[in-house]
Amino acid sequence: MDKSYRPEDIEQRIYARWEENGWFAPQGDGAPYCIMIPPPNVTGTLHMGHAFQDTIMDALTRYHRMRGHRALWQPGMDHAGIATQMVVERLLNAEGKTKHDLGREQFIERVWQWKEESGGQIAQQTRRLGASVDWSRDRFTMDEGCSAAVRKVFIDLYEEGLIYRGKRLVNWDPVLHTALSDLEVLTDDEAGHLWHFRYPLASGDGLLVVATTRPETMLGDSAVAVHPDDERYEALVGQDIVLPIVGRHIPVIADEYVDPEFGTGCVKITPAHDFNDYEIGERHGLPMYNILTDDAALNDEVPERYRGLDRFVAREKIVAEFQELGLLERIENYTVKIPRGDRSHAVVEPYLTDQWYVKIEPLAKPAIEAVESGRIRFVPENWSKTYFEWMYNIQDWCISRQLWWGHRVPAWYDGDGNVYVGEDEADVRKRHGLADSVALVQDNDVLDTWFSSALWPFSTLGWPEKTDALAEFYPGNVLVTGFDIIFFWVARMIMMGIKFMGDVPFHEVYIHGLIRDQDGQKMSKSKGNVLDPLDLIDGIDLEALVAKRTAGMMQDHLAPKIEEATRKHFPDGIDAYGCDALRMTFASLATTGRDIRFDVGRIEGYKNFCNKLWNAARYVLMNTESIDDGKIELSAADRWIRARFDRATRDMHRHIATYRLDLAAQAIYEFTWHEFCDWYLELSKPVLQSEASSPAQQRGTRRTLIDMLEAILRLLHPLMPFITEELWEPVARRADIGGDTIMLRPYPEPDDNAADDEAVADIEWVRQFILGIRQIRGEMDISPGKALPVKLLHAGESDRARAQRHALLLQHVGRVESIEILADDEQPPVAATALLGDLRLLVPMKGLIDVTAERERLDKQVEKTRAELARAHGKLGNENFVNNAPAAVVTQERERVVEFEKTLSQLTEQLQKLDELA
RNA sequence: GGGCGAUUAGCUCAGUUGGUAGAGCGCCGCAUUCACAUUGCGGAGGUCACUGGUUCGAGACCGGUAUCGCCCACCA
Repeated sequence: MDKSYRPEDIEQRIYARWEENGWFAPQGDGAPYCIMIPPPNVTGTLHMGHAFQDTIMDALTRYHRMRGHRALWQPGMDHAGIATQMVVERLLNAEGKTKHDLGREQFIERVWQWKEESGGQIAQQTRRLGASVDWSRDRFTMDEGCSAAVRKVFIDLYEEGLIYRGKRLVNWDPVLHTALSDLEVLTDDEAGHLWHFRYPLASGDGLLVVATTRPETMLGDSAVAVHPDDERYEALVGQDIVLPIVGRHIPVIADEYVDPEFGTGCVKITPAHDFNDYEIGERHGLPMYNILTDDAALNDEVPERYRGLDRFVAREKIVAEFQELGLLERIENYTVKIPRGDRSHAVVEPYLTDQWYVKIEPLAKPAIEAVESGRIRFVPENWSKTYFEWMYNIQDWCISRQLWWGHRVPAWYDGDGNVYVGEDEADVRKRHGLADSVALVQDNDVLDTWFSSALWPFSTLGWPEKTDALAEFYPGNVLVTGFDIIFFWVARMIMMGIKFMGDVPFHEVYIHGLIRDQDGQKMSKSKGNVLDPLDLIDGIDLEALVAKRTAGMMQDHLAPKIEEATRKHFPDGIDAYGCDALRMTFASLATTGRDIRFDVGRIEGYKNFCNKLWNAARYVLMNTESIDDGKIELSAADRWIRARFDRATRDMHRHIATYRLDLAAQAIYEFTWHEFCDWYLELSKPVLQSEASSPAQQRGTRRTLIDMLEAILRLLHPLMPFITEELWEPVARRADIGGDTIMLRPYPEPDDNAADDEAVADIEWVRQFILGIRQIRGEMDISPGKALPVKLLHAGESDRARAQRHALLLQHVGRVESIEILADDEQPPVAATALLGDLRLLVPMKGLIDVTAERERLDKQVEKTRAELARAHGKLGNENFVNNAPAAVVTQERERVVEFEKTLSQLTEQLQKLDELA
């Protein structure tokens, strides 16, 4: 074995072996356990969030697989309609072409090509993360099966009246030329203006002042509204306004929607370009003037001089014209909520179009009930509030998109505009008895990506076929995802699952936090603060990192800033930490919080942990070469570490069951390093090296070393799959354990016989003894190598027995030269002191000890003890405490007082000794 | 406007049903023939944001304040 842990030598080789052997597929005949991967966007690359999420899912999957479950982690990717189409369009643009040059069919062909390339890259990245997904079941939301599921769901919902087509206002993205769902529109505060316009009354008797943030929409006004109870305008309701520039006569109407307190209390109504105005228009039967084109330029509905102008150009022109007409009252600076498309970032316009909708309320009701009843549980529980809040106020879902890449709406139109829904044209003709002579044209729209994602928990398992996989793995056990897609995805899966499978798609939803950079900023390409998980695994030098972060920027001017920040944060680039260290880091970050700051400093500690484990294994293997089947005698230390291991095992089960991988990582780290390595391995050395220990004792220790290490590897495997596999092979051989791979060995289970109070108490005493000596050594600056004579004062019977029984350990691990037991009435020498209960450990000073330093040290302890004592006295002096606190707490407090007093008197006595000397 | 979350050591974070405030990193000191310097040993470092309350007892429970963050929402 190499002296150092080198992840690059082992990880890919091991993964290939796992995969070739088909070990990721469900094994054995245990109960099923299933997790569906949230399918990553096929044209993206895996980012830190994916790696974090994959770590969690893989840990859960491996854990359950080792516990004998038929574990399925279902892999796959999402076609990500808009995002993918944008990427490919950009590639085309770089070639100087547009998608229209290719035409729909060829363009889609082109996207498929790109999908193959990009998707393969993601699959490779997934492998590098150690993900034990069942590749044999890999799926894609646009593959034949998923597409069949989409068509079936669409047709069924349509026939049930839950999908309908309607002309109404939608969020229109004028850059992408498509409708968006409410969720795809992000509203932000932006600095803007509020323009106050004068609208003259047709009677010639004055005017009304209206305010708007979008002046150009006045061209589509069809009324001015006031509040019905607003006395100022009571007389005007029913009169007409002459709409400036347009010349149209429009009525003054009364509607409760108007807030009389805001502005002038008069609102211009543009039903075709504002969601509120649309509703008012419906209520009052107002005409709707659509004044925009698909590009958000003005159409032929407006006066000629405005036709064809971009909306923002028109805005300036309108304002100028009002100014000229003397109808501009004033301009106010104003913070405006600007709706933008989440992909294009273009300002979205409310726009009147024909779209397909899902009538959502009938689907939402049982989905709400599923969470209320506990059939689905959010972890942390708090997220159910977010879910409910959205579900209670849910709006119909616009599912059609005017794109080319995606599931084409399975609807056909005849020449008269009648719509027919079916599997394909032939199916439509059959269903509706349409002769071949009737020309049919398929709807041009595709479906929202999330429509197919919503079916993921069952479409991947073969639905609508009745497959064995479906019977076995639906519903899944847990969904692991981020809170950012609770609405987009989680809620919709629940609705569709209940609707089409008659059952929830999973029983638990584990919501993890979002990975941010070291400053808490969201990682994004434009900020240049993205970390590639593979760079943390393989390492990357500074120049390459800078180049990577500044390449392909949409906004070139940001590059220098990004370069500077990168050079500051990573002056030496990024070291290669290996996958296991990265995974341990992710696990340790998996707290209940919503934001996770990824600080590269943290991963280094876990690489060291890997190295520690590696070297512990070297030590164990070196010392178990001669293991045989002879008689075995277990020492207190052997029994102690076995008991401690059981404790760690129980912790792991508990923490994994509650999705606290941070606590699980901490527990196993603490045990492996600070109990197994720091103490047990050290305690094993004297036994193996001393002539005094019997062959049976040595066998007991060798046996324990190899047994414990083998078990620790299994305990660690779900979090650190590679190093544990690499080490397990020689360890298992040495331990004479069969099996081809650690990933299919049983996970350690709690052992009711493992508790061993006697051994634990003994070793605890040994540890305290040694810690006491070390403290004297450390604070006196005595070399750790120097063996010290120790005298024991006030040694009780058990102290004497333990000192004798564990003399070997104290000598070697504590570097104690000799132990002498003083009689109680014996005059102790001037010495440095450590206390172990009633027992006083004395290290005679004779040239070793600095008197001043020792006095300072003891003073510090006295001070601490006094403070504790005072606090305890205070409590016990309080009648209320004594009367009301549980008896056990009071007793404990009394015991502490006794303890402190004893300690104090011993310390005082020792200090007097020092004074005498001075 | 409504909802949610955060505030604990220099930094990043734990803190289980209220009962002696913890870890990692960083910092200071000692140590290198020993599985591991990717190490070992010792140490320093906290008014638990503030404020009232409940309680014998509050980092934890309740009310309020401040600061920061997120989500939802139709005030032109």
